[in-house]
Amino acid sequence: MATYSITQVSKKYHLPVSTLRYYEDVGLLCDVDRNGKNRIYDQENLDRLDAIVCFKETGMSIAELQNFFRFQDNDDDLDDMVALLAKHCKRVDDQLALLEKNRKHIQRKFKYYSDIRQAKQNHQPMPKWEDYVLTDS
Amino acid sequence: MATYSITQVSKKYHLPVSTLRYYEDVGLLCDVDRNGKNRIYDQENLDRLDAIVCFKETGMSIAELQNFFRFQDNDDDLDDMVALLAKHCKRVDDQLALLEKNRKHIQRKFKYYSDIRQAKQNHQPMPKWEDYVLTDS
DNA sequence: ATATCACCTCAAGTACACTTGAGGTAAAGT
DNA sequence: ACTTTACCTCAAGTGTACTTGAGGTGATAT
Repeated sequence: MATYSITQVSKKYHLPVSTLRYYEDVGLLCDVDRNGKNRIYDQENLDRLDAIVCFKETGMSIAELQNFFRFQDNDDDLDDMVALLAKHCKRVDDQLALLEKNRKHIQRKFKYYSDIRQAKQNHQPMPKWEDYVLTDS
Repeated sequence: MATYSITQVSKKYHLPVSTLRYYEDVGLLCDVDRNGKNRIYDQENLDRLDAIVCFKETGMSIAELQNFFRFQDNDDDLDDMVALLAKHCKRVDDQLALLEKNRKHIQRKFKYYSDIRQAKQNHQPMPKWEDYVLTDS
């Protein structure tokens, strides 16, 4: 099975080498094999890294990730695991709703200022903020 | 027109009083009126706070917000303003796409572990990870 | 009268997630 | 032989965004 050096993983995941070592320090990436002192990453490590990246991108903290993997590695904690995942699902849904709401406001502002610039260039009357209704695209 | 004390604004926006003062310190909320030493927030201040909250929730840093308001308060910087907003629009779109992708992965994990728990309780065969295809809901 | 409340300032402290730097090893290229 | 490259450890430092604490003021309740 394919293995990777730390530099290769760093490039594959667009994460600094220092971050990979840091994740190991705090116990997120464990069981990384060694060739002497040098780290060797296998597919299992990368799968774990995938999870770390996904969870981090959705706003999970290091501490919660530590919990998650503790639960994952321990059959007894299945309830805690499901609870944690349910909570995180909800959080992601909330994030999505919020992001979509905010997106509209930002687009509104963007269109407004674009049109101001346009109007200035063409010496036309200035647009009015009130005319910029919140739309879906 | 309606005005608000700092505590009222704090409650209305679910932001600590200290944060409101901090935003003022770093120049995001300026022109806040005073009754003696006490801050009095008017609608204009709240509009600005709305923008701050919206931008912050979409991942804009304090430094970028400072730029944004500098551009807003300065007619010359219209190009910079439009550029900043365009950039931020794109960032929000990227966030949305990423969030939707990650959402699927997290839901997949959630379903998988929920079903494991279910199966354990009912002494049924364990589900297989491969069977949990990525879906849209 | 006094005490409690709601506010104030300003400097220092905190939490989180890394990043940097000093000093070192071990193998490969010239 | 030597130097460049690719790693390593471990402690200390950094950036961001606040938060806390000490010490104080001025109006309202008892």
